[in-house]
Amino acid sequence: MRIATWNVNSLNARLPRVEEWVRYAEPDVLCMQETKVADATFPAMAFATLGYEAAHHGTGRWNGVAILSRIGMKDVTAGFADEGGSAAAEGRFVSALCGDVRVASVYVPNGRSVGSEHYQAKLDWLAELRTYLVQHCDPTTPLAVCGDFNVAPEDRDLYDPARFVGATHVSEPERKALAALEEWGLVDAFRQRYDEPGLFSWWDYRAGDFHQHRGMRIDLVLVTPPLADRVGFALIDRFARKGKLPSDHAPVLVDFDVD
DNA sequence: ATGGTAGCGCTGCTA
Repeated sequence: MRIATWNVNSLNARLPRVEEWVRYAEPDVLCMQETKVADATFPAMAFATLGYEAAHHGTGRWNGVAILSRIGMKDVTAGFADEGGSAAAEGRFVSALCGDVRVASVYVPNGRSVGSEHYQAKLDWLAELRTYLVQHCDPTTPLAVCGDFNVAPEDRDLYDPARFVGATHVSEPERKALAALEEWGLVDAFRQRYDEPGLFSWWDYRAGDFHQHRGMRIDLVLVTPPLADRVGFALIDRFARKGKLPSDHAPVLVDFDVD
């Protein structure tokens, strides 16, 4: 079973690239973030043509999360708690049962700068996600929480840790909020396969950061032990970050040796 | 070098 996650940075701008990638990567399940479309304008037919059912949760313009599945889709849930309470914060969580695996697509608030109200909202959101897991999920059953966490778990996930001192995405409270999810029962599937530094999933569009290898690994596939014990092939597809009109994120995919 | 680019949408915000 191949599960992938990709912050596409607008489906309106990215649909041809996403269709192209789905055709050659052939994920069984693809979680997307920052679709930047409303439910009513989500391009469901384009994905149906490729053989995928879809669930989307978003209001347009900002945020928006989706799940595509070609192995069935049941029991879709959209949103949790109040997602920060404001309309602009909506569209950050959707989940569905795909085959025997509960899959969630999450878009964690960016947080902007350490100490800002947006930063606190990010920490609150991550805490709410943990509460949701405690109340609705079971770490002994197959679960994959995939998405743009806007947190680099460790310094090896940064191109130059010295340049991130005091910065958002790496602060201790953010990393502890992520670690609290793992403490509940989630494992970073990509790190089951690779230990080395320098493997990034996001690069700033500006200043040639991608071509200078200045990136971070903030897009994660977090799974419960029944899946963590069955990680096969895994990859961050840097090729999808090249060429015309790329997203600023690369897709992350993980194969699990399950039916 | 405290810069730079992209998306949305029309002014400046968000990332």
